[in-house]
Amino acid sequence: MPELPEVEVIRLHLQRLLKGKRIGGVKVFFPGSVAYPDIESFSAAIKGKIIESIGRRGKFLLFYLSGALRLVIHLRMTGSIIYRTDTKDEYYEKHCRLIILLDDGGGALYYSDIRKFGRLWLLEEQDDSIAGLQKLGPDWWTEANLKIFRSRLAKYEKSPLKRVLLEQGFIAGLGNIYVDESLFRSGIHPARQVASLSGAEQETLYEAIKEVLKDGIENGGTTIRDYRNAGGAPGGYQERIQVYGRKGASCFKCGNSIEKIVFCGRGTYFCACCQKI
DNA sequence: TAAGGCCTGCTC
DNA sequence: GAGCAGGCCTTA
Repeated sequence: MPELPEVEVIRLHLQRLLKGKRIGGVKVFFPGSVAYPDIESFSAAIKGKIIESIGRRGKFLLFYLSGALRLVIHLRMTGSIIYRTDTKDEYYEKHCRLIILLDDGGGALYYSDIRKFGRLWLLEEQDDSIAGLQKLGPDWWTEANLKIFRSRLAKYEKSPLKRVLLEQGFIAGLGNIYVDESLFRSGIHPARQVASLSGAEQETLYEAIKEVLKDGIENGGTTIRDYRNAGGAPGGYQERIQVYGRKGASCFKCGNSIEKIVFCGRGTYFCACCQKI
């Protein structure tokens, strides 16, 4: 499931490949993937636009287009965007929901999404309201710092850490995998109340999150099942995962077995020995 | 605040 | 063949 590191890896890749390319048109196979505007307007408006740059906020991918437009994509659980230099029929696969064709032999972007949770919006560049971007907190990778982290934590004192870290309005970008990994790395239990953290623990947690995200990006993201980068290849961070998905396996730090519980409605992996409540 | 809905494929 | 996986929005 694409979280901040996966989306950032895709962004870096696409930024290199697509900058300056012109969109020739779109083929839509599953209209439900386009959240705004209607398919006809979407198709007509995107045609002929130049891709000027590609940004990211939290888990949202942002294609800045000529004409002061912005294509916003959220991959949710199983979305992927793969760039191919040509458009052979053999590249069409079962879960392909949309193809963005690029002019002048520039290839195409294949948007696939097994579970159809992902969404695309074509918006005016400044419009943050429709896709929900205005509800995002600062981005974990590009905007957050220790001071911001501390001050925003103060607003969530009575909540358990796991819930706060998953909340995109707190600081944006973390999902279930990287939250569990960050909490393990910092030695803090997912159910700990925010108010119970000492100043030193806040700093430890902040540093752990930054390190986990850095590791995730540098290793190409995490492929548990479906994630693929913009070249269609899996990531490598799953080899470095400490707790997520390791129920019953030995903790790499202490040797006790990793536990799995459902907490805040999410599968939650932790080491009861290393992570104190 | 919690539960339901969106979805498909894989696991038990 | 039921249940689970979970990001995020909507509804109760």
